[in-house]
Formats: sequence, structure tokens, C-alpha cells
Amino acid sequence: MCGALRLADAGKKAVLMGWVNRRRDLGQIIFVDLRDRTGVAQVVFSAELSATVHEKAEQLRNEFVIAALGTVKKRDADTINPNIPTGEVELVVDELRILNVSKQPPFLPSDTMLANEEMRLKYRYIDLRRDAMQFNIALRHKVAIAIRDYLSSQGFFEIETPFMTRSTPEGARDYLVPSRVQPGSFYALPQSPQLFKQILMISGFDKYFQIVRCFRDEDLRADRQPEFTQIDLEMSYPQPERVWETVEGFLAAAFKAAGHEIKINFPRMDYDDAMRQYGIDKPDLRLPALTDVRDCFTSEELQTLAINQDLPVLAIRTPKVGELSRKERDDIKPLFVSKGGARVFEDFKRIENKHPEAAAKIREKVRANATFEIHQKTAGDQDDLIVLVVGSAQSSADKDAHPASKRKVTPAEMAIYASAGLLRVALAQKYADRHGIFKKTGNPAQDYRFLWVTNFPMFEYDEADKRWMAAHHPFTSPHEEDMDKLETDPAMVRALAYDVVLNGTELGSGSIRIHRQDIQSRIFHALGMTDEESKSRFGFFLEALEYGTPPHGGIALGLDRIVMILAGAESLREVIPFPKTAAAKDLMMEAPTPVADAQLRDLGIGIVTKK
RNA sequence: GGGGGCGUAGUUCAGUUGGUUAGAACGCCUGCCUGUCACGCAGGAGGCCGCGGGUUGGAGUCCCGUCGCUCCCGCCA
Repeated sequence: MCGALRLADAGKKAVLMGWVNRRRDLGQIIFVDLRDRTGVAQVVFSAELSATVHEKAEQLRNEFVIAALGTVKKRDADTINPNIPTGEVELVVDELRILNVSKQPPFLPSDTMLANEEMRLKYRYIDLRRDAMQFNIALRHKVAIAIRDYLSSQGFFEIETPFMTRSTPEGARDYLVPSRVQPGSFYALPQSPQLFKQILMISGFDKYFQIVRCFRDEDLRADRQPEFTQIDLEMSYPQPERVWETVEGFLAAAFKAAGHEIKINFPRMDYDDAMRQYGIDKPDLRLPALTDVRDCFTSEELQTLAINQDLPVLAIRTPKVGELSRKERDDIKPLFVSKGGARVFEDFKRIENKHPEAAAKIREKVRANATFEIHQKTAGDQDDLIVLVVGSAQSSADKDAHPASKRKVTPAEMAIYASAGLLRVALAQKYADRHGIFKKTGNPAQDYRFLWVTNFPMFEYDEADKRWMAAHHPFTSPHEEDMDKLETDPAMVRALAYDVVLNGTELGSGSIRIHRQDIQSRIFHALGMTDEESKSRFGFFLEALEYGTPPHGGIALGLDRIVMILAGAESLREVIPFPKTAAAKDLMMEAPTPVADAQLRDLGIGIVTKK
């Protein structure tokens, strides 16, 4: 293989096959960098050696596929290329076969400048030839194998579950597959194998896993594709800690396969604390926490500044960003998303001018608050950017009206925390070059900040539908001690649910499940489902629960996201060979497409054009 | 569903206040070149300025619409 040639091979006969990555035609001598999966090697065509071979080599162009037969030669000292692993040798060719020619590609795998997304996706087979993509796909393979091996060694069985299954109206939109044999009926592609894996527990396969494709027909993001791969697992009789150990074990194996030794026993944090300290349920621990600096102001000051005294005043610290110019302060504004009554006080200078005492207190308090920070030594506090997010004086007048207003973090407070949490991340991304926190240090303990977020609320209130929804999913078990509040005070019920978070990305989400039919029914009730409804949607499952279901629980992690972070990529598209665009299209295959009328007739489907 | 960014040569981009024949780099083609490795040198070809409409004496540039790519909010049990 091209990339494998080494000094030790000098003198050997060799055949290299691959693509012409670059050619350098010097007249009587032609150099070609030949590329395959393993790397590049220089092959030499000399007119002196063979006029016919040299003549043929003159026809070579980028991306031609060739076989070069010759002798591996140690390069002269002054012609060694230290920039490539094969740079000490070259293949002196005495026979050249052109296996295939190539049209001029729209872009070259060797280009330093990246073509735009549209081009890359349309000509994905060329984009995938690039080193970076070859590396990412190889990394994905290694990670998947490591996880399989680890889970298998821990006694887990990899068991497949159907792709054509039943639509469940809860949750994400389903991708539907029409049935020809049952006209008018549809299968759904699984959003996850949730019910199947629970059924497997009921079936006695007490440790299950699967690296499995899941499908959700929702709008995309850089870290969301309509089809994505989960590491799905479930086990019988576990405490949450058993699940966490398992996850930490396979993540350690996966990161090891990628060359990183991570420390296990990830820190744990209650959902409430995550929201209060970071304003988000997936905190990026690399960045400083939020600080409530309400007590740094006097009551009069708060009034003067039109700040709501009953709501937190949150300081966002972004290290080493320094003071912002007038223009930069304007640039921040679009980053801010107000969740309801929240307002941004981007001009900290104004507070320093008018309320110097408060400003000094804020600086002190913010710097002292470094709960989970481990490596930001700020050179001096002048270097930090401080932005305040506050509640408008008139906001949250009706706060008691909300069904969740008795929670530890009230909905009105939550709006401020959430707004600040989003801005905190947005600022850090915008000024990443200045604070350098996102740059890899080579120390896994700093580069990869894992976290378990636990004790999520069981239900979220849907303002639009005026009803409670399952925060995780309706098969999640409530805390034992909250069981009595299911009917009386659903807002206060905590779930035995947990997320594993890495650097602000939710890697996975799981829970201990309900294993008793009566409790499952109560949950469906709490979600506003009648007996008839729950029976028609989940009857088979409720029935299964009645035949000796062991306690069980599990989790599912996004393989794509894990690989994305390991690859240092900004988008899932960089680690998925054939991804879809933001509009869920495959630009290479040109999917989806309309289908022939005959096909539709066969399925008993008519198309209604939307206005 | 909403908001932001982008769309000009094969590719990546520049294009001033609306003003001659729309530029650069890389790639491509031709020629020269025996140690290059992002080879070099000389010459050349290559443009529906995403698409449609409007304003204007005149539009790559301004306005409206539309399509595509992208990021974010909503959404993703």
C-alpha cells in the first residue's frame, strides 16, 4: 500500500495501485504522488530508464487510477521529503498501467481549500477521498469496534430489532413506510428501538446492545441528522449507577481506540443545579459557570436599572475576551435569544461607570465562582468579558399561574437561566479564538469534560396543548418517593432519567424504566391519555408488562456525535459517509423523489398538493 | 413555522457611490524543463454574476419574489 512504504522496503519489487494525487512533470523525469487509503508515496517515471513508460506517464492526470510496478528505492539524502511518512523512499517505475482515466473533477481531494457543502455532497465520492474524510470514517470504524468488543466482553448480546415497525404518535415525527399488502396502513421507521429493547428484557436477554440506525423526521442541525446511529443498550435489574459504569466503560474503550485515555467516574450534577449554574441541561464544563450577582446591587440600583428584583441577575464570564468595541457590542445582540422577559445588559462598562461598587463586587464574585473549572488561569480580570442577563422589571407578573411555579427553579427564573445559558455558549463560540478554551491541549482531562446530568423532571408542561408531556419518554420511571405526586402535583415528580454530556453536547440519554403495568397506566393517565387511548397505542406493551417483567433500564448514545467530537468536527456530516442537507436531501442520490403513479396506485396512495 | 449568513470562471474568492471590455489564486490546455514534492517558467482557453421580475438612460451592485447551501430559535417523547 502507498502509505506503508518505508526505508526497510528499499530494494524490493513493489506494485502500487491508487489515484494520481499530484504530478510534477519536469520534462525528462515525472514525479507522481500516488494515493490510496493508507497515504501517499512518490513514484518516479524517468525517460532515461524507459522511454515508453515515461511517454505513457505524460498522459497521467489528476485522479487517474494506475498500477505502478517497479523497485522501491532509498532516496538520496538531499531529496528526502520529511513532510510525509513515506518520504525516505520512492518507487522507480518500470511498468505503468493506466487502470482508469478521470474527467477533471469539480474539486480535488488534494485541494487545501475546501469546496462548499453543496459540491462536497453532490460529489461525495470525491470528497470522501480526502485525507480528513478517510481519517474520520476510519475513526468511526475503530470506535464502533471498540464499543462492540467492550460490551460483548461485559456479557451484552448485540440483538437486531425491526426497522419496519409501528408508529407511535408521542415524540418526534415518524418516517412512514406504506404497506402494499395492507393498503392504507403504514409502518414507521424507529425513532429508537425503545419498546423492542424493553421487550427483550421481558424476554430474558438481560443485557442487550445494538449499534443501530434511528430515524426522526424533525428539522436538522449541525449535530442532528434525520437518520443517525445510536449505541443502544438495556439491562435488567440495574441501579442507575450500573448503567453509568457500563457507559463509562465503553466510552473509555472508544476514546482509547482514538488515542485518548479518559478518566472514568464522570462527575454528576442534578438537573436543577445544571440549570442554575449553566442555564442548560447539557453544560459545557470547559467554560465558566453563570453567577447570580443580584446581591452585588442595592435594591435602589436594581430599580434604577429597571432590573427585576425577584429574578436572578446572571453574569456570564467569557475569559480573555477583553473589552468589546462599540461594533462588537452590536454584534452580540443577535446572539441573544430571550426566553421570556430576559434582557441582556451587554454594556458592563455602563455599570462600572454608574455603579462602580456593584461592578467591583460582580468581578470578584464572578471570578471566585469556578466550581467545575480546572484550567482557566485568567491573566487578570480586565481580560474577562462580563455580560449580564437580567429579567425586565415588568416580566413574570403572572408567575404563580404556571403549573410548574412551585419548582425549585420557577418557570420565570428558568427563562432567565436559559437565555443566559444560550448566550454563554454563543459568546464562547464567537470568541473562541480569543479565549482558546476549545483548542485541544492533548490532555484528555481538559479536552473532554464528561458529565452525568441526573434527576430530570418527569414532565414538561406544553403551553400550546395545555398538558403535561413526558420530559424523557413515557416509559421512564419516576423516583420512588415522588410516586404519590403523580396525580396531585406532576410538576414536582422527578424521573430516574440521566443524560451523559460531553463538552456541551448531549451524547446520550437514558433512564430506569417502569416495569409495573399499574404504574405505566398511571403515567399514561398523567399524560392525559384515556385507558382506551393508551390501550390502542401501547396495548401490546401494557400486556407484556403483566407477564413477569423484571426491573430494567438503559441508555442510548449518539455514535455520530461521539465520533464528531473525537474528530474535532463541527458537523455530523463530517463523520457520516452519506449525510443529508439541512433540508433532509441527499444531493448525490437526489433523494427524496416523486414516484411513478403506478407505484402509488399499488400502495393505494394519492398525493394531495399542499397550498 | 421564524430569524441570520452565503450564492460571481471547474474550485475558492475579490468586485468601490449603480459607470468602459467583470478580476485574482488554484485547477485546466499548449510549449519548455533530469530531483521535484503546493515544482518552476512562458503562453492560452474558460463567465446566463443561482433563477424570475422590477427600478434606472445604465444593474454583479438597488428593490421584490423564488430556488439552493448553511447556522440558530421553535421542534427533536
